[in-house]
Amino acid sequence: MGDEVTIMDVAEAAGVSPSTVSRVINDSAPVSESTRSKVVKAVDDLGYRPNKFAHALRKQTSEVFGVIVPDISNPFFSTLIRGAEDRFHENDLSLIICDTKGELDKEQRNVEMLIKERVDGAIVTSAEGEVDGICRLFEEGIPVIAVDREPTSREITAVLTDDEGSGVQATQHLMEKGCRRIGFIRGPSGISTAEKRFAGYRKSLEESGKTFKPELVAQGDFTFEGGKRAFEELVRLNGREELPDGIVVANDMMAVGVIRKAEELGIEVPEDLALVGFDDILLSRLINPPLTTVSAPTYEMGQIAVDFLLEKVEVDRDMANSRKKVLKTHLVERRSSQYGARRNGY
Amino acid sequence: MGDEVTIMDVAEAAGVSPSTVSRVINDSAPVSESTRSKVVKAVDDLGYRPNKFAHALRKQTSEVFGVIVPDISNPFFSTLIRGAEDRFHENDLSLIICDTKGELDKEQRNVEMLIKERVDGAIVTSAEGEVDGICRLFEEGIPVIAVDREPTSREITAVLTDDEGSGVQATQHLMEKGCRRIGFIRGPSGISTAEKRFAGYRKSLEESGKTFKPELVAQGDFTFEGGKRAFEELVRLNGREELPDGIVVANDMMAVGVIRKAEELGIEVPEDLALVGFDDILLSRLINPPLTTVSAPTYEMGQIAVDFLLEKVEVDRDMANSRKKVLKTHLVERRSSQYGARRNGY
DNA sequence: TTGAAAGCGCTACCAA
DNA sequence: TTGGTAGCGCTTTCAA
Repeated sequence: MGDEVTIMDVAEAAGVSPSTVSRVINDSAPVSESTRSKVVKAVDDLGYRPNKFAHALRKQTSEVFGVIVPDISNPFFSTLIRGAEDRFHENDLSLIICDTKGELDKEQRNVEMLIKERVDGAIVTSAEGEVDGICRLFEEGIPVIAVDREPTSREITAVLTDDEGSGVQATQHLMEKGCRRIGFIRGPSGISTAEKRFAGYRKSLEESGKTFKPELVAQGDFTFEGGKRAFEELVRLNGREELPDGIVVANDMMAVGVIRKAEELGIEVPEDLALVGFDDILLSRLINPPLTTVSAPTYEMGQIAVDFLLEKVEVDRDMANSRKKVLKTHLVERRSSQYGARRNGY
Repeated sequence: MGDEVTIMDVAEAAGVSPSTVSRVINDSAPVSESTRSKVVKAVDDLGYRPNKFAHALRKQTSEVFGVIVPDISNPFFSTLIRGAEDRFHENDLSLIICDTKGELDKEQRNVEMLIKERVDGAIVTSAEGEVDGICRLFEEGIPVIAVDREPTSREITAVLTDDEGSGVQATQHLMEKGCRRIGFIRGPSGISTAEKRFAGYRKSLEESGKTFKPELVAQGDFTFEGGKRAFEELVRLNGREELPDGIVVANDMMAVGVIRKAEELGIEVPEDLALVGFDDILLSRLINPPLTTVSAPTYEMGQIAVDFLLEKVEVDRDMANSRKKVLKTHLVERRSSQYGARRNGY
């Protein structure tokens, strides 16, 4: 245990100097084939494994990266993480995953931890529209990429989905299904994805010459319960008679809440009320009726974020040169949006 | 950026030696109050932050821990992770989370990565009943705790839930609800949780003098699709007339599959078929009908695993001294088990 | 109670 | 193409 095999031992066994062993291991300088094989043999024989700490101290680089998300148990983020994790591992890099639970002070603490660990870079989905965490990372000179949510107050490289386009897609889909009175349930304010999906809704309305009606809009918070409450609000605002016949809900989780609440109230989905969500989480396929939703390439987002980050780390560390990638989304049509269809007819 | 404040700089600014600064920072030896305050002031003034790499190299300890789970997007494991993460952070420790996707070779690679990172300890939920990964960690002298699933081939400290007891609870509950022909859908073989829940089912049958009928048992794999298939199998084995009137399903995910498949086949849950699952994932509350399930203190499990691990690391590193903690579960009664109840009657 | 100095294991510079 | 060696920043023994 305590008797670790060092580069010195290998050097001795191979009859060369530690520098040569280092060169072989890291392939950092030309070494003659004969010495190389001697070294390789010694490494194998002794079961040598480089000491990560010494390496890190010398190179001032940890080869560890951080990923910060608001909620690891949210399928959207766990898929994102999987994409990132796979890509990091392909590059033989490790990652530390942090869950902020959507709390700003937790995000702050996580950021400090990543700084303490001296991560070589980080991928962040801010808890709020705030960017304090990202700024701290900046200050420490740690490359950062924003993913999914776009920080407002600072120019930064980001990987996003086309949320406004998604909002348009969702709204148009309901129109095509014959809905005339289309409502919207919003996500938390200050979060770019939520705002942009709403903007897409308004844009779509405008394009088809409809007037925007504030009473068709309710505020939600991206949670199941929030979806239920927002729908109740819509019922309160419009009465049972004047209810919207279709609702674009800013994420799937809330849409599931709407389905449940509608059920409680005896309003049939999709016969009386058509629904579209965003994210395409697993649940959306399993719920009854299955939820029509706008799907983003979440796994790929994670991968691309890593690619951007590594480029920033290895090629151009200047954080001032930011770039932006906006990924296209697509609509997954399921039963919740078959407005007017009688159950057996579908 | 490059100009890092070192312990030397602090020493100079405070007019003391580096050793004294170290003693103050780590509280590792008595220092007079006057020097201490000088040092503290210098640390603040210069914004000194200890270099993690140097510390690690010197102490041969990373203060980073690893957690390996089969599926980070499975709510059960993400909750477990949250429990562990919170506890680690309380102790100012970092953690690296690894997702094996249930694949053995991925588990192997993750283990190698943790070894490379020189984690101070690890918490593992094996992908299979296998323990290769755990053994590798053993070999490297890294303390390991098993959580949720019990490795069979090796004695090791483990934090588990009372799966056999849970199986008994679930089965008895269905009996109390009036079910006479109770079936079981099994989880993947070789996984201790799956096996023990099944054992509980058999035990419960036995205790109430019922005979075990193999045709009431189908094999599943813990997935949604697997649940659907297993239920079809049960239908095939028994025919529509002789179907079980209640099924204990080895986890919630599969139980949701059963609900969906039953719906497709026009079999009403819980009117014609009562269902109980295990795990109490979020989905179980959101599905219709809401799923009765045996709930385990998952979050606490994560915390306790950390407590055990830290004890092993700090107090008694001898892995031969293993211990076991089995956590009690409780039944969460929802509509899926209200056998025979007509919908409005409940 | 404090300081001097020897490394922890590795990389990379400078010489050969 | 190779070796010697100085240090990365810290902790810890030993001596004062």
